Amino acid sequence: MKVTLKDGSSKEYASAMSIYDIAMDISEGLARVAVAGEVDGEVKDLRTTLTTDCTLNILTANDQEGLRVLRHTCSHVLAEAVKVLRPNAKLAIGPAIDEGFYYDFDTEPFSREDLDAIEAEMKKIIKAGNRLERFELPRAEAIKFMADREEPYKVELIEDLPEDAIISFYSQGDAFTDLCAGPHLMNTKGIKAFKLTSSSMAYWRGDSNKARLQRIYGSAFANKDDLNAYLAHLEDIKMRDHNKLGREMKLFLTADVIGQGLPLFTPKGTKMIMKLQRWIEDLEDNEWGYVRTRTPLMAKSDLYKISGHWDHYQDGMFILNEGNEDKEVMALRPMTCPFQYYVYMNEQHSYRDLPYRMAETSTLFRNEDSGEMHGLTRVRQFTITEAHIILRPDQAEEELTKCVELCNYVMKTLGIDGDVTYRLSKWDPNNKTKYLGDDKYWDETQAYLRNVMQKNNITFTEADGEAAFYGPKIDIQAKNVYGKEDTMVTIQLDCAAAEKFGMYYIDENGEKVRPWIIHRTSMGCYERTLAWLIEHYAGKFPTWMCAEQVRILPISDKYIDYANKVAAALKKAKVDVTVDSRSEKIGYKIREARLDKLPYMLVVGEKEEADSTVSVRSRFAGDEGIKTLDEFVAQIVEEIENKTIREEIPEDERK
RNA sequence: GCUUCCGUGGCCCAGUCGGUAGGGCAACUGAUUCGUAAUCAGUAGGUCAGGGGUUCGAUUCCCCUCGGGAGCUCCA
Repeated sequence: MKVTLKDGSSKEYASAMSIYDIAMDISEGLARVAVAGEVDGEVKDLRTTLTTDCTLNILTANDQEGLRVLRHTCSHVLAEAVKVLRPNAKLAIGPAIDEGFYYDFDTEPFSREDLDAIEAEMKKIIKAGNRLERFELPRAEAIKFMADREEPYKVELIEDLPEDAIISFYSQGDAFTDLCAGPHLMNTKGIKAFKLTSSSMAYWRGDSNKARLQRIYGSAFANKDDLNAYLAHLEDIKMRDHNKLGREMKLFLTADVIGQGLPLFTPKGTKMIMKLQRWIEDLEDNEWGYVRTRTPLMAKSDLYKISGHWDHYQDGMFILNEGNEDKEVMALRPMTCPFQYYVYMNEQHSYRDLPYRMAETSTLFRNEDSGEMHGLTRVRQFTITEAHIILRPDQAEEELTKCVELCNYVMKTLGIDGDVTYRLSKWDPNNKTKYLGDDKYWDETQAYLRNVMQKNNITFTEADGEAAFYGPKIDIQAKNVYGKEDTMVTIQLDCAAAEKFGMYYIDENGEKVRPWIIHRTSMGCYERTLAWLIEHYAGKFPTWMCAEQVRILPISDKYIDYANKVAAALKKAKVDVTVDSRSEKIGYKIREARLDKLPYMLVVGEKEEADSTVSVRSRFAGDEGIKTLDEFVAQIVEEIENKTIREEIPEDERK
């Protein structure tokens, strides 16, 4: 038997060998860290015996695949521990996930104390060092096996498999056996570092009509250092969480009596948003050829009946005057589209006038379910940089490309271009009633967007069931600190709306023709964008978007007049500046300014006043020395105008 | 909307086995006039999320509502 290794080398073995023995053979001691083997691309248990020629990749806990095997085994140890402490708990499923593993149980909720007790029990099991043994049963016997053990969820899982299936199990010692295809570590002793991180509720098979289970999350690593680094990472995440940091930094707040998903922005948060808004509006209007509209925040239900929202999206709208026969039923707008269509239809358009690009900084209302709201990323009222582009079909490719370019430019300027991924969001072919249009419409429009992305060399994934009900989307997705993905920017192609609303343009033959429509955002909504900026920068924003860019710190009251003079010079240059005129020591003022994550502090005292200079201290580099006032003004004005993202020198590398 | 945990001054938290609350930071006032991450002293601030119930008495126990976290479901 010839075994080819990943590095291309190969070795002949006279008789059948287990992966474990081969691992021992190739490199003495490797088996101590080997957790599984990848045989011809398929991950196998270490004990698997190889009999024929194959390629073999020994996986260790340092490999991504190997780590999954380790974590998967850890989830089985978790299951055993729970069965020890709660013999009546019923087992559901326990897979490895991206950053760890979980296991679902039908039992009472777990408290943190319960998790600690379970961890202790797991340690005992690991220390006992039970071997994991694989065995197989025919389907009928497998069902009986789990029925005898009173594990209804396992029985259900096996019943879903074909009649002739051979079912695989793993036992770990005598005490515990679980339904599992594997692979696993050979021995529970291989788990060197793990932690149960949280518990929560989950539905059996993710179905809210089915049983409510208790899920325990945990993670496992090759060694304690990796685990500690992961736990430190979790702490760092908490520090960046926009919902915590944004409130701490006094950018926004919520009030119980105002309601869920309705954030209030403070002067500081508002100033940041206004900087983003003024930038994007100027950009669109001046450089990208948009006209701007202002349209109502509500409309009669008739409008939404034409647009299709009344039939497809009624649950998501705030409806007014419902049940009041004396008054007309209205709804707050969940989107701007039809409002701008009427602006377009206000006059006749020639084919020469297209594309007609209408932009609006638009406040929208969406009646999200109460459990969906989160910080600034899922809210009931938000303001979005929206546009609708009315165009001829022959212009679509070029215009879609322009939209992608604008979004790229915006992401890059915000400094978050590295955080995003592209997705082609398609309809759900198995649930067509949710959508307008037929197979042909969706096949064509989806192919169209796919083609545009391919031609622009964009790497993207495709997802079913993520489209708007009226058309497919190019979505630019970003993950929050917890790894949860949300749509940042969306570019949608809609070839159906024009027909419904009776929109047309006059072509070169004088005929009325239906235009196509692109719905697009350039930055997404300000609430969500601010959330991402907070998390991306951990509150240390680039200077241009900071609400307070410079704080002047007079050494004592004697220099307040000079501080005000410096402030006036900066204000004249449109820099957001304040003076800390409190009778505090300079060290105290610096400490506070640093806690406020300010980009620049200017210390002024006797020397500075005498020479018309400022002593510059920045968040980026610490002490930047003495500069003349003119010099500093020129420097910061340039930084703000160019929207420079200055790199921060780590504290310990500063002079 | 579902399950679960949670809600004590602006923030972080302590406390009450039922007898209406305390600390640190912040704020305010005074003194200090200071050279690169915390000067000293004093003052004020809480119907213990809101409502109802049990009780002689509730912030503490029970119920409902509102709000927050986690996880589902959802997401134009």
